[in-house]
Amino acid sequence: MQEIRLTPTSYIVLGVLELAGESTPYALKQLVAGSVGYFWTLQHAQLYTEPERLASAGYVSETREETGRRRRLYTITERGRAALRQWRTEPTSELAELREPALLKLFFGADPKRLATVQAAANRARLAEYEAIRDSMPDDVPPGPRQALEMGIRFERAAVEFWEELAG
Amino acid sequence: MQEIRLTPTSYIVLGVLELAGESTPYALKQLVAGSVGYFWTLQHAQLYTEPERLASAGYVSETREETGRRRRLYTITERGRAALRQWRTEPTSELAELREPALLKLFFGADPKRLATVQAAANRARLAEYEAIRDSMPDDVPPGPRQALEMGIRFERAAVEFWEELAG
DNA sequence: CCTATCATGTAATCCGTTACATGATTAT
DNA sequence: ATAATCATGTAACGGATTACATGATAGG
Repeated sequence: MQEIRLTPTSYIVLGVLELAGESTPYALKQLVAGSVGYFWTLQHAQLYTEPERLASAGYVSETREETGRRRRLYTITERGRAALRQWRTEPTSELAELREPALLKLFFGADPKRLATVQAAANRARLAEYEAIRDSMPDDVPPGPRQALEMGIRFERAAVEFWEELAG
Repeated sequence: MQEIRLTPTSYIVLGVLELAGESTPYALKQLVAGSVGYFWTLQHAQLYTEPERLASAGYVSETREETGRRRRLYTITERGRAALRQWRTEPTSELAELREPALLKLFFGADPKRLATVQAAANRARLAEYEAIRDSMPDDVPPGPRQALEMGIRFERAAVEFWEELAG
């Protein structure tokens, strides 16, 4: 049994596995893309390597399909659930960093108008997407994703406002 | 002469070197911490390794102090300036990701109140810090950093609002 | 003088990205 | 049938983080 460090990626995989039950990496990929992936993207390769990492330390268990392609199937273990609970319980005071490439360029002297036009458009598109998701969200979606989406919307609104002002 | 890929870290180092002129890694560290570091933090080790990387590809030049500690001194080269100009010129449509640990926890079912109380406080503190910086900013600070800070303030306001509402 | 703290650097590890590759399914 | 796309995986590389370590300087 390996010792591994749990990263945000780890918790995403654990969280999705808890919600969805036994899943293949590809299923994880789909699930992430349609939910938490909106504000925290993962490379598809990570959905193959991370479950393996987690399995090596007992946070998930791995089985293979008996027939056909013998794809890998992962399930969260009690150890995994415990880690997830623990992580969920302790609040963090860590703050987001605004790691936006456009903001870096702005900081170092890029032409604000040009930059802002493109960014305003991109952020407007993203905002529209978020609002569409919110407006067609089934009633049984739990509050967590709902609230996270709300934060995304607020952020996009602020961004659109900012860049539009800069674009003049 | 190596071929290297330029990352955001690279542009931060180049950008700071352009502004500050010949600098030691430690000076870079100080400069970054007091400016762009507010929304894009770097590990101090990167301020040692990244200039070296950049030097290996001719974007900066390295000399050593003649006396005493023989510290390394880096200067941006014409090649470095060109790369920076190029990067500044092309707008990007890349969008920020809201990679906030607290938001992940919220998404996966953490207790909103507990989380929100801590986050609201942390974001309020950061907001106050930003506003203090803005209010005491010398007149000769160029528009780039000024505007980036403004975006930071907007974002923090949205965050404070969001978490305060959640905290109830 | 002694001890914190500031300053300076290196090495190892590891996660995340990128690139490569091939098997299955669907559409034309 | 064939091309295109979806699905599934592996390997290599490299940048970022972490840990380690030592030299200078200032404060007590």
